[in-house]
Amino acid sequence: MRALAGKIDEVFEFVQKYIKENGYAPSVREICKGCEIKSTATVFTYLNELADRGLINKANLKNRAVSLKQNVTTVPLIGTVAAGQPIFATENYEDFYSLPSNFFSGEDLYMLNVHGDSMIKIGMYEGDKIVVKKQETADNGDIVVALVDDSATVKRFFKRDGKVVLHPENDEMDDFVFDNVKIVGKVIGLIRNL
Amino acid sequence: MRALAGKIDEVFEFVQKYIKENGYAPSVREICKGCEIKSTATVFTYLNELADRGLINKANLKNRAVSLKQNVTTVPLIGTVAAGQPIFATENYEDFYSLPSNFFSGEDLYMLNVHGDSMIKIGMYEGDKIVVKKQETADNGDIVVALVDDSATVKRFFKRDGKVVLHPENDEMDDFVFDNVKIVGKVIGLIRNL
DNA sequence: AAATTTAAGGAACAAATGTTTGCTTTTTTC
DNA sequence: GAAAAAAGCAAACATTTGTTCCTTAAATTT
Repeated sequence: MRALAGKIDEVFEFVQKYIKENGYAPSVREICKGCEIKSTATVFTYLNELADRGLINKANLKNRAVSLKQNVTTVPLIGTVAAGQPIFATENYEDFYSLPSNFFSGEDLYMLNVHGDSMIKIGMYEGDKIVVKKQETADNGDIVVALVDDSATVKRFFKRDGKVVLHPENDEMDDFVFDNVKIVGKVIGLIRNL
Repeated sequence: MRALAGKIDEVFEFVQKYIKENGYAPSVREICKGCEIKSTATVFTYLNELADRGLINKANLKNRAVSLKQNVTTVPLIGTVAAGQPIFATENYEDFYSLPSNFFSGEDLYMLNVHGDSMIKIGMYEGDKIVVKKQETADNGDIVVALVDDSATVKRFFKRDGKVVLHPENDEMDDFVFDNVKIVGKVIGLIRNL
């Protein structure tokens, strides 16, 4: 029997290609045909092994229940926040974007539109969208989203002399100093389209 | 019979949620349970209608062969280009990213790492990744990727007096003027993670 | 070269699942 | 309010499909 070492890899690639093309997984018998394997039992074994290796997900006793490891995370864009409403209310979800998870990882991400030019020195421009990780604390130097007067503002965060300093990255603007400020996230990325 | 107008929408949402959570589509009977519908025939009808409306894809006679309309495009990141090699050789593909297609649409996209600070005035920083649409021509003012000395460079494009001007967005740098330059793409977006 | 292990195949089984048909209930129309 | 249309249900049917068991062939070991 030809232990063509790459046979199982061929199955893996076939599954990937099939799912990409069709949006759903191939059946065991379709894999047989696609990879010229004679027995469904063989493919069945391969699929379980691929699942063991962590290359695919597979549910038992369900048809076509094979899926690839997710490489996207779906993230809501939070639009204009209605006054007095909690910022994360689903009513504020303006749209959803599927971001590459090999780029933006972690739980509880959201996106915001950039308004104004207060962070222009680090390349955040009006119309850009920023990717934010939901958290209520921050370290010195982090770019954070803070809630000031019921609206979300993006600044660099410092804690100094017991006060919170929100520092715009714009030489023409001054620091904002507060006794206390509600942090709602840390900026971890930026997306722009031209 | 309660023609709860939203019933079919409920099915649609259930399918979306199920696929997102499991990576594969629900069976007709699972939809029955999830949406409290008594008959598989009802769900069957709904699914066909959703497919007719173009909201889902559905294959006949195949199990769990329902899929959502794609909202991501897979884009290769082109890494360091080997000398003398065509830039788009698959050997240069360093990684793949799934970008949201409601953001970056079109055929033949690729990504590049940003090197240097020649475009710093428009917020392109070292380490950023740019999204590029493959094309060999450009309009005045476009940000383009051009091939100079076998390596890809990003500049603003102008055609002036029959010459091609590649303009860095950096006050400390001068324009590059060429008789002819090979354009390999137009920059349509940017992604950064901090 | 025989014995053992490993990989693949064949065939049948049982479960899961899409689909059809006819009936019932609700809604709409006249 | 009766008739017609639409929507939903129930049950059965027919595939599709995952899974198992056992056999066969190849590779490896002894």
